[in-house]
Amino acid sequence: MSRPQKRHRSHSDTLINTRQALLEAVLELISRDKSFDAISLREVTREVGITPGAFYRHFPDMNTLGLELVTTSFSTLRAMLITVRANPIPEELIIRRSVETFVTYVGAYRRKFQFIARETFGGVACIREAINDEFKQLEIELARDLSRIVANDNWSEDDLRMLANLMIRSMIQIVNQQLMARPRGEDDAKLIELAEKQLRLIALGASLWHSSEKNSDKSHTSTP
Amino acid sequence: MSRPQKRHRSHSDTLINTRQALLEAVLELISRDKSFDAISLREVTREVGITPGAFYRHFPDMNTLGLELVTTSFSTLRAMLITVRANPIPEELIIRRSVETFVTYVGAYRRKFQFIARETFGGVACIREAINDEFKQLEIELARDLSRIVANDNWSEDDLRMLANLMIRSMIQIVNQQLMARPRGEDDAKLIELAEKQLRLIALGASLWHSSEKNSDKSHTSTP
DNA sequence: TGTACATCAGTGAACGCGCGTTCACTGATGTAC
DNA sequence: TGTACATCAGTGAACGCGCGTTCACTGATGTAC
Repeated sequence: MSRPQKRHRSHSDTLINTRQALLEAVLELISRDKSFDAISLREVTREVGITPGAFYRHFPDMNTLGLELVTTSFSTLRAMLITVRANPIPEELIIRRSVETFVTYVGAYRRKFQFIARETFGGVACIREAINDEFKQLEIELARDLSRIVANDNWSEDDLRMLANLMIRSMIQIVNQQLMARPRGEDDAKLIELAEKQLRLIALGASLWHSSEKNSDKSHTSTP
Repeated sequence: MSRPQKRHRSHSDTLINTRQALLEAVLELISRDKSFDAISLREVTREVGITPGAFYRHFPDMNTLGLELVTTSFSTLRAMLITVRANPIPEELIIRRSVETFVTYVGAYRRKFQFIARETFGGVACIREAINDEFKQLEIELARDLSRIVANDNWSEDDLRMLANLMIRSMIQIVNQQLMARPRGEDDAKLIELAEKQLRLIALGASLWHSSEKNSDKSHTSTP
């Protein structure tokens, strides 16, 4: 994008560029209403402008390419979460700024988020499992961060994992709802307000959780 | 299943049974790791044991069949929600019973829930949109129910829709996490506990929402 | 600077296969008399 | 009860097409001397 394209290409340049183009082509086809499952190797090479056989110079098969897309898509998602958490802003604005960050990132990297959304429960087992593992990893990282924030409160490790799971899944939920809406539609504002309120409600629950709920009806034996 | 199969079949019997078998066959293929997108008409008829051409006696194309699966799958989901809300049980146990109902239904109708999970963000636009519409409908219904329950509190209609959205999406989130885990795995118990805690945290937030959060930082104009 | 050789991304033809759709047909069942 | 006819789910062959994978090849680039 930002480099001049006129000069002759070396072997390694061609390798890198075509590889990248193949990955991009799959994201493009995903965004044109296809599951990864239903995208053919020939479609991908056609999109890039090479012959089908040339595909094998870069990937042994489509699933390997898909797994690499999982990695790069989650890099973007991680970058988003880092942006959300890094800014030292007044507590009152954390939620609003977070939702704004979600919306910005989804706008900028729509196709990667679409790929994750579609393949989280998609038909290719190895990709589905890779995505699931990445989410698990994010939860662990977030739980670690949260434990620093609430260090002096009496949160158990299990409850921190529970909260991290709820926060990540809610965020994904919000991102997915934005993906389903018309791109850049006029109901963007409504969706932002909805997301803000939901996160605020969860935060409200969390702020009272440790003291009021932790030990209530813990024993399962009392039910008749 | 429950009727004897030995007697001769009338035209209409054959129609109904084969039709049903075609719908079942697609659910079966979905549960064997395929997206709807990637299931061929021939695979479906092979599964049922008829020739490809016979498919057209029952459906004009695969998408029409898929849309009917959306309808029947959501009938099951609605039945689940009715079960959750119908039982007049002590408030303290509502959440536990709800999660138990989720687990029971997912166990009994696993393939229908798998179909919904996979195609909610799947590659077939008309099916994705039909599922999205059904979810919207469920939210409207739940918001109406909630308005009766909190009639004397000061919940706005918007906030009721927001809460209904959060509750439905959280429920789906829980169901989906159960689908991703090993079927009937030993971590079922852990998942149930996780789901219970999350719903309890949301309920805690909701119980305090109307009074404490409703009018705070409502105006967006004050941010610098 | 010029020549000989190695590398390797991409070519293009070929293969056997499963695909969706069509169509004239078959044969079991239901209906009218 | 027996016969003639209508209905229609399912058959089986055929069609052109796009698929994944293979393989000997080409030709531009980089390297050694």
